[in-house]
Parts: sequence; C-alpha cells; structure tokens
Amino acid sequence: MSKILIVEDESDISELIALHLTREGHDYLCIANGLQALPAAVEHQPDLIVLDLMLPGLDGMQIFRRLRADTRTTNIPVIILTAKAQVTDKIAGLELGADDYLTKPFSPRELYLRISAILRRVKKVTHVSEIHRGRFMLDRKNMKLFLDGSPLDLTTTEFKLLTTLMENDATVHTRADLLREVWGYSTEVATRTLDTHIKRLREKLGSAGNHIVTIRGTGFQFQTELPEAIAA
Amino acid sequence: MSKILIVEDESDISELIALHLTREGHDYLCIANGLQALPAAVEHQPDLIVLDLMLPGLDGMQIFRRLRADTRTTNIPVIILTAKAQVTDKIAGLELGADDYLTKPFSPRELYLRISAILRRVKKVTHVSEIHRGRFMLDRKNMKLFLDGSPLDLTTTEFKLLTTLMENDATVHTRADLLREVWGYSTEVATRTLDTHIKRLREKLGSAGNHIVTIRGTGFQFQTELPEAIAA
DNA sequence: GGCAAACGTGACGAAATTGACACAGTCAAA
DNA sequence: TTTGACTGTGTCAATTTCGTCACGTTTGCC
Repeated sequence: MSKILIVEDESDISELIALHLTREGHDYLCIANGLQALPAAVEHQPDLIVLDLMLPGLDGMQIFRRLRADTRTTNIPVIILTAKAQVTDKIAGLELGADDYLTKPFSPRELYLRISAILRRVKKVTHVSEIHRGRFMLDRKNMKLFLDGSPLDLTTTEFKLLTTLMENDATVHTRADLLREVWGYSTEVATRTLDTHIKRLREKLGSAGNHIVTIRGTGFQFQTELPEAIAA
Repeated sequence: MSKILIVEDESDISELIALHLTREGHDYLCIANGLQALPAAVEHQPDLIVLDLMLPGLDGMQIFRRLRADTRTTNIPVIILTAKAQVTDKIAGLELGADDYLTKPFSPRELYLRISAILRRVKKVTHVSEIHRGRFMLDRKNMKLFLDGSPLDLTTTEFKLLTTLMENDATVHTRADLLREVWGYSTEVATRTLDTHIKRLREKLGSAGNHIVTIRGTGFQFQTELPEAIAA
C-alpha cells in the first residue's frame, strides 16, 4: 500500500522494521548509506522515511536538512531515530519538520504505531490511481478494471498481476520479476502458476486478452497497441 | 486560529501553555477537573485537546477513553501529558488513538512544537459533519445514521467502521487499513473482529447491507451504487 | 518434417478467506 | 454490585481462490 524508505545502518533494526512493514502489506526499501538517502527518496518517492540519525561518519541531521530542502522530498514525512536523548536535539528535529522522533532504545511496537499513525494521515491525500491504456482503465484505488467502460471482476491475484503488467506497459516483465512483484517470491521457482494466472486473466479479458503478449523464453508484456490485428 | 482545550490541574503548567497559545494567536480553554473534559469538549468542539493523565484521584486514561468513545469528540486530536514514562503506557495511549504523547518533565518548547505540528495537519482537513451517499446520510456530529430518512442506532465501533468505509466510498479498504483506522491496531493479528462487526453492520442495515461489499482477499468497500441488483 | 523446449489448457485437490454464531470479557450506568 | 449493552475471540462450515499436475499445442531451430 505504502512505500517506506528506511535509512539505517544496523541491519538487524532495519530488518525488524522491514518485517513488520511486509506484514502490514507495505513496500519498503532499505539503504545503509546516508548519502544515498536523498537520491533514493527522489527516485522512489516513498510515502514515509525512517531516518536513523546515528549513521557512521555522517551528520544525520545534515541529511535530514537536505531532504527538507529539496522540493522533491520536502513533503515526505520523516520519522527520526536517534540515540541522542537530549531535548535540544528533539527540538531541532521537530522544528525542522520531522513528523516524529524516537530515541533508542525504543520499543519496536511503538515505532510501528507511529509509522501507522503517520501513514494514516498521509494516506488521505491519496494519489490518483487510474491507469488508462487503450480500451483498458485500471482503478487501483477501487480495485476495478474497466474494459471498454464496463467493469470486470478480477481476483486479488489477477488484479495485482495485471496491474504490474500495465504499470510499465510495453516493457517485458521477466517471469522472475512477476513472481517477485505479485507473489513476493524471492527465489526463482519452476512453476506453472504464473502461466495459469496469465491464462485466467486472458480468459476474463476475452477478446482483449491478446494485449497480454508472451515473450517466449523471457516473460510477458502488456501491449496497449497491437501491432497487426490483421493477420490475413 | 484554533481552539485548544487544556485539561491540567497544575495551574503553572496550564498557564505556561496558555501563554504560548495566546502569543500564537490561538484560543484556549483550561479546566482542572478531569470530569469536565468530555462535556467541555462536546460543548466547545476544540481543535485539539491537551490532556494530563496525572489528574488527582482520576484515571486519566479513563477520561481519554471516553473522549474517544464519544463520537462528538472521537475525531479531536489529543496530546497526552504524563509522568509515567513506562513504555506500556505509551503504547496504550498511542494504540487508543492519541496523536502524541509527552512524558514529564518535558520542555515546554517541545510541547508547543507538537501542538503546532498537529494543528497544521488538522487544519488541512475540512470537517464535514454530514456525509450523503445514496440512501444513506451519516451525521458524524450526532453519531446518527439515516437510511432513507429514518434513523438507525449504531454503536460507536459500528459507526466508526461505516464512517471509514463511507468517507472514501468506492475505494477498497484493506483489512489492515480498517483495523488501523477504526481500532488503531498496528497489528497483523488474525482476528475475526472486523468480520464480526461487518456482519453486525450489514444486519442493522437490513436490505441496504449489500452496499458493503466484500473484496475477497483484500478487504471491504462501500458501494453507493450497486452494479446490477437484478440482471434478469 | 522432426525435435525439444516453452507455453497454454483443463481439471482437481489444497489452502485461504470469510460469514455466521456462541460465548466471554469489559465498561458505564443504575 | 449488578445489569445490560457492547465488543473481541475461537470454532465451524461454505465458498472462493490458488497452485500443481498431466497433457496438448506452439515455437524456434536443425
């Protein structure tokens, strides 16, 4: 649902957070190098950043200030983690616009709650989630697919699969990619599952099913424009 | 210009806060007796409540729970002040839906900043107290639901749940989302609670219960317009 | 054309999801 | 303290959805 950027050099902490986020159905991205925080935030546009101030050899507050200074990231909420419990630092953080502030050691649960609280607020300003592709209109927010204006019923898995294909239409999606995106598999599994779902999807799309094109030996692709309808 | 309710028995603290608020151009209202918190909040509809949990002879958490339970005050952000620094209490507060939490002794400055932060956020949300959706009319202020013009009695939880669904109607609400929005859980707990309440809600809505649509594998959705009641 | 690999298809059992319900715990009012 | 309303949890069954398998078909290549 939401995408979170975690900037934290201690892998056990970031993994803990990541685990929780996964369970909550969120996307996340971990980086350990504070210098990458800004570029990563710019590129991935997360909904929330969890920033550890105590990165080795770096002034975390500096990073934070840059995040706030850059227009592409100013509006992204930031939760700051730090070992410094001094009040002055807290103030500095909040004053600069951090959305929340936790001092180590903190209860993971409390962090989750604060993350949730912030996402809850942010979520209300949801992005427009409609993808238009030719005869198709995919409404992520409502989880609806419209083909030529009329709605089609898809299961959750089918919807995820189609969304993934349509988000980057015209690009070839590897089998491994799709398995990872839709099923969350990290490993490559030899399975016909993907094929089955592709098939069911095509079935439901009816005549428009041929927009899902097989790239033999590689994967699948969504083509908005079909090259040659006329094979005659 | 916002209105803040301060519930605090130590007059030096409340005066300090009040002074700051005045300088910032806000209205405020101080009460020392926790029992008056709810009635005062109902009457004055403040934009924010600062609640000291350590009121003499009263369980502050109790007061907080009542504030949350009453629909006329559920949506008012609360900052909790307390001397109890125990993590469990913090969690209890946040879990119940407090917007922020400060433990004494705190820097007044920090409190101001948090107050400002919350007011800034709240201000963006224009409060509409009536939601009209087809046959439904939901009156948040009085916690009443009208179906085809006649009132239905809903419990607090049911009301919150329905409100959440109706506020963003037609959008799919994840189970996790709903648990967060309505219950404040940050949890991954497998529970039938949500289902149970959905069921009770549908029951009370009677024939109109089918406006609450199950999205299998994902969550629920409020549909103002039902697709095809009878395709015959 | 023949071959092997990759892909499509249909069917079936397993797993997940959810609605219904009973029951126990909690809280506020009497 | 008792009562009654409300809420949360566990179980069960019905249903949907999923993943796997076996087998047929297509594709690329010689």
